[in-house]
Amino acid sequence: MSLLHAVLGFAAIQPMTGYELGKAFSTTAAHFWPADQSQLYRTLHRAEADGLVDSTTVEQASRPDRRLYSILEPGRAALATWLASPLEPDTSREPFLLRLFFAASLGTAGVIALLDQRRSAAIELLTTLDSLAASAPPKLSKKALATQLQYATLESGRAHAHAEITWLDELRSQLTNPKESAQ
Amino acid sequence: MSLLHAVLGFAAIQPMTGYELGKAFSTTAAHFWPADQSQLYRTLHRAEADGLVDSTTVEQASRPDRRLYSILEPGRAALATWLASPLEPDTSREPFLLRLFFAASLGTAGVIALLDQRRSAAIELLTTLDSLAASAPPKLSKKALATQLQYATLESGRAHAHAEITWLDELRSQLTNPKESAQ
DNA sequence: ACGCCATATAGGACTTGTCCTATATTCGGG
DNA sequence: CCCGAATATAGGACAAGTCCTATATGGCGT
Repeated sequence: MSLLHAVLGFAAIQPMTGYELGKAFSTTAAHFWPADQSQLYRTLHRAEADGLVDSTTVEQASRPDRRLYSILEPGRAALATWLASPLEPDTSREPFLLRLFFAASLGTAGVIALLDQRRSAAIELLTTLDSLAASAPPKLSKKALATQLQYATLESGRAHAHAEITWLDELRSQLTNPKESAQ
Repeated sequence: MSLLHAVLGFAAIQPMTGYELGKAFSTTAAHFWPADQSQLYRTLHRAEADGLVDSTTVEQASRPDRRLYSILEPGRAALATWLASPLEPDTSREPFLLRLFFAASLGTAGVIALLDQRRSAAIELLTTLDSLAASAPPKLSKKALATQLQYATLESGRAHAHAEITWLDELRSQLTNPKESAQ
């Protein structure tokens, strides 16, 4: 349901085409909301059918025509309603934890290898987020608050990556010298 | 795809019915892998059709019959393959971050209210995890390593909840006294 | 010269998960 | 005495997302 709201959120900043929307996602929101290209276009079609946005075709020579989507009042209203609605409880899935949960048959050494894999991935994510933050942040909006919030989502990713690494390291040392497990 | 692996993981510890599987999920894995009851049974059917498990019907007087599922060799093999496969990159969705990203139109006060809502939810999650950890942990397995890993998934949840709270508090104070935003 | 990438949109097939309902019985609370 | 919860399994309808392919052209590298 939320891809629609994201689409409305972007369109509320300025009219965009599906292609630009895809770019916007991948450069600013990919780390917390990956958007499939097909799903994006379908969502745009549906939003238009529902009267939340409308589109104008911009003809181009030697390039496929662009469809520029603009948000309509019902779209703005839907966006505002979503922003004001109570937060739904988190039900995210964590494939890594699932794997760890059942990893006992790998033995201690195997589990440690798993933790190390995960640690590398977390480090990689950290550097990705750092470079995203360092590179000229694409200014989606002129509003200072919007820019601040955009940056905050990056900070969130970094905070969680750090927490993940710390947790991994603690677990690893717990498994490496199992003295304290015997309580 | 992974619910299947979770089912195999549980069935590898001991033969279980769909109902018991549901209980096992909700008491030990719900915080990182919610399992819908319907989906569970469907997954069991499919696993049996694929020859990964088999079932025997246990007749009961005055209760619906139970179908006890046992893992077969191909199931164990599939589980082992999954455990040994390379970690796929994380592509989890974070509805809260999406919302925050587009929340500028709420104004500073509105955003702070959003952060406070989120903070309460994180605190609540923490206490839930604490009580889960405190309550006699259902021993799924006799293996010490398995118990340790089961506990570690709870620790992970706590670590991330703490990180979330810290991040929220920092963001909140940044929004409250905006001196350092003017760099 | 050839292939790949960027631009731009779109549909089909499929998987996974969610929500709701159905069925049947027993036990405990108010 | 009635209502709901626990035990136990299952199907239908639907929503959302993933992956692959199609279409069309211009530019860049090798």
